[in-house]
Amino acid sequence: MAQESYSDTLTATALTLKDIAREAGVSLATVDRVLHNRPGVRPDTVRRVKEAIERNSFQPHVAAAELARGRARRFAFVMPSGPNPFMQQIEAYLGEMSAWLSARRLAVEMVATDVFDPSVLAASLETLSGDYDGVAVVALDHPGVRAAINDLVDAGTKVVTLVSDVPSSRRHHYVGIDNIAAGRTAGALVGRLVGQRSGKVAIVAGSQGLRDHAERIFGFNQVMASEFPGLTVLPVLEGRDEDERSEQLLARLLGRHADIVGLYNVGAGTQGVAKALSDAGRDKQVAFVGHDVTALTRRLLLQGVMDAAISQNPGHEARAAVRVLLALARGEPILREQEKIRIDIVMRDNLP
Amino acid sequence: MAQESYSDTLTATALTLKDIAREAGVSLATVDRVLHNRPGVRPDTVRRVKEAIERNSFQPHVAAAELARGRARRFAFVMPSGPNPFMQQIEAYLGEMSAWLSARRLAVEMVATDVFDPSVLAASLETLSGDYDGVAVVALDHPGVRAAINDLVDAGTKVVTLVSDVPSSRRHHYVGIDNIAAGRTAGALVGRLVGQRSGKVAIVAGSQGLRDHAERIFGFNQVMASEFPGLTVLPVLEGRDEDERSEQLLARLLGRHADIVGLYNVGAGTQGVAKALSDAGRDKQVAFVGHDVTALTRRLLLQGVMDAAISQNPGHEARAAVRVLLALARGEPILREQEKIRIDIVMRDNLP
DNA sequence: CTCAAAATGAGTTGCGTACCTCAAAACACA
DNA sequence: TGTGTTTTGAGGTACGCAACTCATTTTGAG
Repeated sequence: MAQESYSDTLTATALTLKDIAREAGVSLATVDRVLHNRPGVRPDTVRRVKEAIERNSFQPHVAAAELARGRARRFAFVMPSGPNPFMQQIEAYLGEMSAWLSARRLAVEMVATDVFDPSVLAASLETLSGDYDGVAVVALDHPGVRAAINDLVDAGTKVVTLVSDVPSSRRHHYVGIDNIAAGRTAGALVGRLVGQRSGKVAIVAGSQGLRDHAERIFGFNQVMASEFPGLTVLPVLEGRDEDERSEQLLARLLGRHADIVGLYNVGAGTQGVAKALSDAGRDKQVAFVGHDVTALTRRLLLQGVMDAAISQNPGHEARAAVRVLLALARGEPILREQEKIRIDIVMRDNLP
Repeated sequence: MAQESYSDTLTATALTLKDIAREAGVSLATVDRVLHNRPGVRPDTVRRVKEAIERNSFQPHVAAAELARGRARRFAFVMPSGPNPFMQQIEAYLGEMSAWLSARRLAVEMVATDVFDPSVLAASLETLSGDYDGVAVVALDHPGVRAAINDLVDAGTKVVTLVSDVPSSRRHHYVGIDNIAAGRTAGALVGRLVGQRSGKVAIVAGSQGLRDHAERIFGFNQVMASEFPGLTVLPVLEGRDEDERSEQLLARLLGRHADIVGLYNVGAGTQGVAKALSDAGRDKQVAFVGHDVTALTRRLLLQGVMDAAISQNPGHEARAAVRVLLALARGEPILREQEKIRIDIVMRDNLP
């Protein structure tokens, strides 16, 4: 029976600190000093130890390290205080992890605050200093917030931004999507779903002042301009993520333009947008693309009112934030590929 | 400065086995016996201990448990021996995890074998028995294979099927996508991308004997029949996942039918399919949907030859398989939501 | 060369669990 | 009642590392 199978192992043999000490010709105490950046070691010795670690690609045994350090780790999630379904989902997914968390002696705390007021958010962040090993924050890009983040980082706290980034800060990691690419994806979808037809395309956003919305619109327009010359993009409607306002604005627009063939809803207010479209009896003719999979968008997709939703998986974001904070705290490498949040295109048949 | 923030902790306090022993009014040794299903404990005592564990929602400290058990865990990945790009990607992603693996003292070994020959595959699986704590296998659904899997499970090895499932076996978990849903998604995409036009749709598959291909075709036809009555699906071309054969078959079909507006490539052989389409000068008129993001499909998407790829993230599959095996081996709960493989729709603008 | 400062070695303790041994207690049955 | 069996307790050791103390050696400045 020809088996013809090769086998190939993917891991190094398990060395311990003792082996490294012997390799480097020093004592365990010195290796420990080097490993934890403790003072009192000659630069030359540091080098020798680090070389020995490199040479053997030594990895400290996570379990042993975790057990030895004793105290549990504390992470804080700083989230918007309003009733935001997306944020509630993130919180729910963190709840589902509770067994996973406690088996690792991790404590995750939710801190709700007004993330849209820079000074309040900054103050919230300041109060966390020292108490936590890591902080995940849905941040506004503002100088005060940036400073607060940098202070946390300087105090040794690991910081990841969640959903909305503050690239100018020294945060360790960003867990969220590339919003320009998300907008481009939406544009490509609307354009393709419209098909041969030419006509106008409407955009409903919360506000162009929000970084993520602005970026999405930018990406959307980019694709429209370069690839779908037959489509004209109408000025952005600012619905402030509210259902009523979005509905009114869109209803008026639909009334004025009989040749609207595409619609991009950048933020929330989806209920209102869908209502305006249905009430006008145009939900079947207009290619409608929005964001996020919620109970509402799920229903709209199934009904055929909405054609596609651009989604960032909230469960993935919650877990990625925790994993990244943990890896940072432990000094482990981050699996970039794993922690990257993808832009999901969700249509009726691949609804999760 | 109104802070208005509440805080809410998500983890229980950390109890140890000693606490459980005191709670249950027994010794540490007895708790240990119960926890590991060792014999010699009265049913009544077992109940008391388990109640104490439940009552306090006790979670064994993963790190301590891992450290105490000493020996490392070994997992085997049984994969097709041919030069399959998808499988190579899985292998590559496992390689990227090597630091993560060795920090946890996990050894992952690749076993290449002819997974398309049931007896060879079954024999391969049999040889693994006893040597591994867990096995991930790209399996063929066949009685012999099923039996081999069940034997492994009976021997205490944790088994997950990868990419292709054997639902009739007693494998602990399946890491992969729902192929019927994938086919439905492809159908919806082709239908939507074709737009108003009516005409014919071609399908190129490896073989209808492969379970995943058959399921995809089934889902595809389902959607076509119910939702796109204007489109006629032509008989499936069986390209055996080979470029040349696929090209020839498709070229002939294109020659015979001038009104082909959609194309679904179910498996590999993508190179040939694309060539036939381009050579006929019809790549812009035909809505072309295929599977998997590889160097080739990436290029075709960017060129506009291919319109969308249905993808199952190989990196995610590799990591999910490892995590699931690890959780099973440790007796930890599996984060279903995390390990579920989603059906990704990849178009030019959300290429990962 | 002397002496203090810096660098290093040697050792201890404890983290929470797994796994083991041996003795003692509780029990079942005749 | 005694005997044999089952159940339970008590305790130890080990896992690899963090974090610490204290003694000893090396170094460099004067």
